[in-house]
Parts: sequence; structure tokens; C-alpha cells
Amino acid sequence: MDTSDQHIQEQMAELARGAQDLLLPAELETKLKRGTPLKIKAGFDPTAPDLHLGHTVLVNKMRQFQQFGHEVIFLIGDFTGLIGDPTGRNATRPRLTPEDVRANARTYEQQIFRILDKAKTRVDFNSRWFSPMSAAELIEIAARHTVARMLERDDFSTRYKGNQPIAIHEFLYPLVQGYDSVALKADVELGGTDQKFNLLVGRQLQQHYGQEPQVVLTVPLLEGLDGVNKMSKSLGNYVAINDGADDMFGKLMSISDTLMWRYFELLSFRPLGDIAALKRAIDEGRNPRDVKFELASEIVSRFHDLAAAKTALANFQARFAQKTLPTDLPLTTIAAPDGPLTLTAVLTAAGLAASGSEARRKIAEGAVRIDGEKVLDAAMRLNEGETHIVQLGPRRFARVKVQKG
RNA sequence: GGAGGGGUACCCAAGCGGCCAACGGGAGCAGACUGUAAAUCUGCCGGCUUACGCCUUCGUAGGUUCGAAUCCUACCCCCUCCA
Repeated sequence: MDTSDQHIQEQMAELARGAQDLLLPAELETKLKRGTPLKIKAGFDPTAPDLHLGHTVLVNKMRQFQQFGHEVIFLIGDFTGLIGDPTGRNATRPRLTPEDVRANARTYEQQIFRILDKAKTRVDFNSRWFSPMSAAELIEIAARHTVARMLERDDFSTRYKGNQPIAIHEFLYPLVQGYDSVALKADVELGGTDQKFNLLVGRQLQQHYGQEPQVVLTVPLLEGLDGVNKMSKSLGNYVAINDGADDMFGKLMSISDTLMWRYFELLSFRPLGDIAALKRAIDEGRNPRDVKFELASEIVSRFHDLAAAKTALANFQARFAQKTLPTDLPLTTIAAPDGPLTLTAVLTAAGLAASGSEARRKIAEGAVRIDGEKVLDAAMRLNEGETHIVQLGPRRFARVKVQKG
């Protein structure tokens, strides 16, 4: 590996990019200078994942290490899953069968290998070393840590002070996770900011076992499309990596100009220098929208392909700049048992409006168009056999056919 | 085990016998403006209805009353303090 000073410094800068904590930078530099590939560990839940861009921040960081020639270990915590991360909620978790774990692992692989190089990624399971472990050995691990240290963990101390119960096995979670680093002889462990404590336990355990402690690198939670809350499925402010190309492109275009830079930092693979140049271009008058096009295109081509990204961009411009109707809508057939259907019925049946009342309101607000023509008459009916493109607002479309039945 | 406080629409939060489908804020949706950005302004924001209006909703189940989210009874759940 290239151990020239310049290359090391370049690695340090990119690896620290977007990171919340890097402990300790000097240790990382020492490890890099040895010139041998480092073992990079990141742990994941064994539960069924439906990943969104927020999750990919960590995976992107893994990719960076991979690109610099290091060995990335995608560790599925199927044994840890028996404990459940001690957040105070969900104290008991349903136990996953080995079949579940395998199925979930496959789902992960399908998604992460759109980012990571499959040939250079090792997928491992921590049940591999924990299942055969004896109780004596586990006690040995537990003996390495004190209650006082455990209580330093933020949620433990909060719960302890607040007289909330803490089950003994919850103390095992950081220890088990930390021991994974021992078992793997990890050089670096990556995780979300909420994992910081657990990652530090790994360092300590490694030292107890006579290993060089791992470097800890945490990445922040990505803000969702609203720019305020963390990206999450339940808040609906997410871009799933399985989203369709047009959908993904549109969602990314809807983020604010400020948030765009955050996404560039944490989601783009472009070097930091490029991003600085884009900022300068905007200061000199370039339309921020066009820079956002570049962001959206990069991300869509990552999860689909370059052609899909180009099409998504073209569709986007056609739809919103030229206001043409989408052409590739699936046809929804709606049965009309009693002759011509009212427009409100069509809107609800096509899923554009949640209820007839909402449909009526939206018509009154001037939000509804049929074949591009604004319709203000809520009593309007669509005849049998006709096919129309019905639109509610700027982004909800349906191609519907009314069929007698 | 004892004392007190509370459960209201997606969230927060008023209301405390009729004027309550329920103040206000947030979120959301739509319209205007735009770059499908942000900010701003406007409207909507339980369901059914062209509409008059009707139906269901204020933890759950009963009751009082011409009439209850508001009063009474029982039950369930949450919080605070004491033991």
C-alpha cells in the first residue's frame, strides 16, 4: 500500500469527512502508516432491514475504507440480537430463528452491495464465536468491566438515576459487542453516534486481551427531507434505497438548498474539493437547482444506473419545467356499476385522495386536473370506456379507465 | 399499600352541562409566488352529502339529564409524591 505522506494525509482527510467522532486520529495515522490493510468492523442488527439513505451514511464510510484498500467486515449481530439494544424500550425481543437471520442477511446484501464491493466485503455473524462460548468465558469477559463504568453510558445513568429498571443482561450488550472487536482483531470500528459508548468498550476489552485498541469512528444521523428530524421511515421523511428512480430524484430535488450540502458531505462520493468548487459556482451565480440535479443524479445512478438517472432528470424537467404529463403511468381500471362515475369517486378509487370529502375539497381548491385541464366541478362524471390522466396537486397522478361493471 | 394528578382528533394542547366536529400551535395537503428549494401569503385539515343536513368521535363500559368531551359509578392505562 501507498504509505507516502501525501497519500496518508489524503486518507485521513476523506475518512474524517462527515465524521462525528474520530478517536483517536493519531492512532489511525499510525495504523495507516504501517501500510497493511486494516480490519474495519461495523455491526448491524439482524432484524429485517429496509434501508434508507440515512443508513447508507455508515455504509458509505465503509466503502471509503474499502476504496483505500482496507478489509471491511459487515458484522451481523445475530447473537447480540438476543439481548436487544438497551434503550429501555422493547426490553424483550422476539428471538429470531437461524432461518430468519439468513433471510435478513440476504436482504442486507441485496441492498449494501449497491454501495460496497462484494468481492472485498466479508459478511460475518457474531454467533460464530458466541454460540460455542462457555458460560465461564462469558463471565471472564464480564469480569473485565465494572458497574461504575457501565453506568457512564448515558441511557443507563439516566435510567438508574430515574429509578428505572435495568436488567442485568442489558449490561452484557456493550460487552458482547465489544468482544466482537476482540474476536475480529478489529483495527477500526464504525458506528452511529449512539454507538459511541459500545465502541469504546471494544477498545478497553481489546486492551485487556492484549490487543492494540481499535480506532473508533462515529457518523452522525442524517437529517430527513424536512431538514430537521433524523431520517426515518416512521416520519415519512426518507428516501429508501429501493425507491424508484423518478421518485428518488424528485424527493432529492425537494430538499432545501442548505440541506443539499449536508447530503453532499455525507452521501456523495465526490471528493471534498469538487464540493467546494460547486459552492463557489453558486456564489458566482450558478442556479442551485442545477447543482442539486448533480446530487440527485449521482444518487439515483448509484441505486439504479446512469441511464435511469438521465431519464429521471429528463422526466423531472419535462414534468415541472415544461409541465407535461407523465407518460409511463400504470393504468388503473375502476369499475362503475351504476353508469358514469363521479370525479370524487375516481379520485378516491385511484388513491389520489383519502376520502370523498378530501377529493371534493381539493376540487374546490383548484388542485385537480383531468388530462391537464383544471376541473372545478365536483359533480363532474367520467364516462364508461374512457381513459384519462387524473392529477391532484403537482405530484399525484393516475391513469384511469372507467369500466362498466 | 397510601395520597394526588392525568388520559381530547397525526402530535402538543385548550375546553369542564347546550353556542363543540370540539380554541390555539405544530405537522400534513392544496392554491399563489418559484428553481417541485427555502421564506411568505391564502385555504383546507373525522366521514357521508351539490346542498339544507345527517352520522361517528373527546381512555373503556354503564348511568343521570330534554341535552354530556364536560356530572355520577365501575373498570383499564399513565405520571408525581409518600411507604
